[in-house]
Amino acid sequence: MKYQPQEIEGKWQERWDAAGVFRCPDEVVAPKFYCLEMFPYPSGRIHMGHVRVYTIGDLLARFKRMRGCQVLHPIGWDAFGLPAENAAHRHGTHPAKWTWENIAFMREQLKEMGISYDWDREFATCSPEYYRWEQLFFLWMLRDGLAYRKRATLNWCEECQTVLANEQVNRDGTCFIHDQTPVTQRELDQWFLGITKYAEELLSGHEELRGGWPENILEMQRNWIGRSEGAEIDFPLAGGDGSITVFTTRPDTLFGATFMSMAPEHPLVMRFAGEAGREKEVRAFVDRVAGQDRLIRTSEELEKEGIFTGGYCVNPVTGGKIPIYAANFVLYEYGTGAVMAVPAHDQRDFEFAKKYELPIVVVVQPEGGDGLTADAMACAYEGQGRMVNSGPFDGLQNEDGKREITAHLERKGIGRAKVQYRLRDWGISRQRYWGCPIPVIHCPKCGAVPVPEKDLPVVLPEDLPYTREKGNPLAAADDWVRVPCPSCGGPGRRETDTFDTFFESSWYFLRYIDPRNDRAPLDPEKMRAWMPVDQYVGGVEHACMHLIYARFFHKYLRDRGLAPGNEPFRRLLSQGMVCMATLECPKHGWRYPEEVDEGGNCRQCGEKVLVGRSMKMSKSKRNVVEPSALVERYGADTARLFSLFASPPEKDLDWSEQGVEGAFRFLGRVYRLIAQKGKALRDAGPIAGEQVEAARRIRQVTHRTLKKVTGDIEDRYHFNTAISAIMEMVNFLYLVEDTAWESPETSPALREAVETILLMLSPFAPHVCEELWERIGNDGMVCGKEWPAADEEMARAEEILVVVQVNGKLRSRITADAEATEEEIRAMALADPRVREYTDGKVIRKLVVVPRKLVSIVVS
RNA sequence: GCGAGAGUGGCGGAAUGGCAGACGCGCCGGACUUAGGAUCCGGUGGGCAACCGUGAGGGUUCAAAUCCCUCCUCUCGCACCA
Repeated sequence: MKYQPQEIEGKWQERWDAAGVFRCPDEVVAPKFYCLEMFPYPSGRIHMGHVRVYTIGDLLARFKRMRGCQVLHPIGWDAFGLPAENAAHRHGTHPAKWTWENIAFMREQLKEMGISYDWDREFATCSPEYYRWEQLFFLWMLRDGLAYRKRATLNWCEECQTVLANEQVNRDGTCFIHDQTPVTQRELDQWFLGITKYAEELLSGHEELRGGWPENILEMQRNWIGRSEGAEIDFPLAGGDGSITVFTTRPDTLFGATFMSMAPEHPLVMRFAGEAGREKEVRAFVDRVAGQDRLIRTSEELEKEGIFTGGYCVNPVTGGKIPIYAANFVLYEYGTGAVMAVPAHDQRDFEFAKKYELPIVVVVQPEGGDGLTADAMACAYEGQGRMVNSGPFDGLQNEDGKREITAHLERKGIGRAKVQYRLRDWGISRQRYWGCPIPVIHCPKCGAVPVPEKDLPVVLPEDLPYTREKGNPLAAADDWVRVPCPSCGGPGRRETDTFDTFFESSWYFLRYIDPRNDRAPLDPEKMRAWMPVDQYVGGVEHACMHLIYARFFHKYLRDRGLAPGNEPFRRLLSQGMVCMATLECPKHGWRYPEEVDEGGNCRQCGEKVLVGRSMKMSKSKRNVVEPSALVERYGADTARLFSLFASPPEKDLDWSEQGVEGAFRFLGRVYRLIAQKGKALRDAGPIAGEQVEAARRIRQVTHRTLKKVTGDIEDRYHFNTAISAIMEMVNFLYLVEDTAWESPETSPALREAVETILLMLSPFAPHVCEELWERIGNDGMVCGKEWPAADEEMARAEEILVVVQVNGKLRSRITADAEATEEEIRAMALADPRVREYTDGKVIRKLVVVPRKLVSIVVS
């Protein structure tokens, strides 16, 4: 009667597979439930983070299936990307081979976990059958003006030989893959997607998501989109030709603008310097700032520095001639790359003005006084107030002043209200081989020409000799690169950049609905039937990029009539990280547990190893547990159960070997209890109408537990408390006398109890439940059974416990009939001897009766 | 600095205004046993007790881990965004 998961799990995985129980037909015949976990990058083997996220998703999928839903629960592979190339460089293998081998291995690992996927829908994004469609999307976007080409300064890693997103640059200005390589800036022609056109909708769409998405993710997205309201104002150049436009959120302070600051990268900076004969010193400054690494450049502590460019412009309302500086704190990518400087009301400008002795003019006075003077100020005043030194606008509240001045500028045609976003258009070009080719042909005569739709897909040539050299092998693949221009027929060259891999992950959830369609990317009919995703589960690390890009794609495809609704993911669960204690040797750094002896010393040097705080599992910190080893030792059911039991899904999970033992022990307890009673259970008759007291007590426990477990999973997503309720029920059954299992009076109730446990536990630990279900003589598979309904009548207690407080302190507990009236309970409480000890001879000031719960008596 | 979340036994965590510490781990004791690091049963916040206990202090309430105010600590996100 030993619980041996190794003998159980493979058998049931095969049976599920053979019966196709998790296959989801296209046609929706029951309430649909689309359950999706973020698909994995095939890095080689799954890690504990995968175990956790896929276990959570599977619990919900299995639960919803038993609740009568038709569940779509797919999986696939986010298969393009840099690590494949890096691995190829390191091991001399081809990225495609490496990727497909990893997929094969990880697929087996997921199957060993018993995750209930519809494997028929599986795909990898690196196959042309998938990526051909995103090439088509790109052509549509070109036509719709949503995709465009622009010269841009981008982060470049010499080691990767490619462009990096800002997020791929470490804080210290090094590459996120190569910690030692500094990232430099390069100017390149790049493809962009106009995501900013959807900025407002991406923000307002949060209304629809509120409640279904965690608030912190929405907050992160709000920051990311970074909406701010203000005005654009044109400052004429003092020379008389043209003007410089700035963006400001404080048009009310325009009269106080005493100089202008520009990003050092701004092309006008060197023009002004040239005209003023200041080229040398300005160039020196610009080069120095450009060479500074990101950490320094963007830290708030960095001293404000700048240099006079030699140029002047005119404050459009005061007519004053103001100098134009290049300043290290102005960002070229945001707004117009130039800002009007109002030192009295902006701290950065204030520090700058002090340093370079530029004039400070107060134009907003705090309420109740004219206290502020330029000379006496120690810092800028950024608060609200009344406008001064602002000509016709004097005396206005500055908030009104914002509107008035903006209106004034609009009338004169030299300014306009403007909403600015921090969100930038999405640069999608990567100088990489292992990605989806961008379907464009460059022609010396016609420029960048889209590949005609009929010529799609542009297949990534996988038969290239993949060399260990740096750079993009595509550029050297002459046969592939040289093609005639689709427009003029002359010699053309294929675009050798590939898409950012977020392109693939921006629509994969739609493709799962129609994964084998070879005539179109999606079938709008099926989309209507299956979208949106009812539950999406994934890590917080994708809060901004992936989730915003996916929302953007969905909105674009909606506008083209392909995707229904405004938002692709109705509910989002962002699971916490899997953490484990770290071990650190003072000499050798992070240690694996096996590198430390029993006495807590480093096996290499004998030094005492420090047990550090629990941190996210990572190979670099050597605090990882291998899922395969875990499954081999304890079985998938234990791994799953522990993942769900150790903490609620959205919180971090502290991995604990002993906790895993506990989960395993519990499953063993369930197994032994039910296997030992197998015969008695098989022989038990059906539940009869009349029941003895003992049977009623058993059924009460069953239905109470059922009610709690159902609510915990369905309404609260508190899987850990659902498990603990099942544990309590199992503990209860262990105390039931042997004779009761044999007795015809109680065995039907016990059989119901056992069946209910197996049904409730099956989404958590599906294999052992199937095995026991069969052992007690039931037909069919437990995963296909209906979730039982809790019988309220059965769950109700005849007697209830009421606690009695006197002056707020617990003094007694009384049992009362469940039907007892408030009056009766009050009388019982007052008559209780333990209560009377505290109330006798005192005056009762107040008495509160909470039905079925408590009596609170206040005496003096 | 701004924003969000969190702080409860030796540990993971329960309790969302009504018995603080469910359940699990660990620990202690017992049973079975040649043996037990298997299994089963029992105990386990502190204090001899009155009582005291949910980061600290105040408040609301018959009643506060839970609501309000002030503060501390930690985690995450954003951070010169004009």
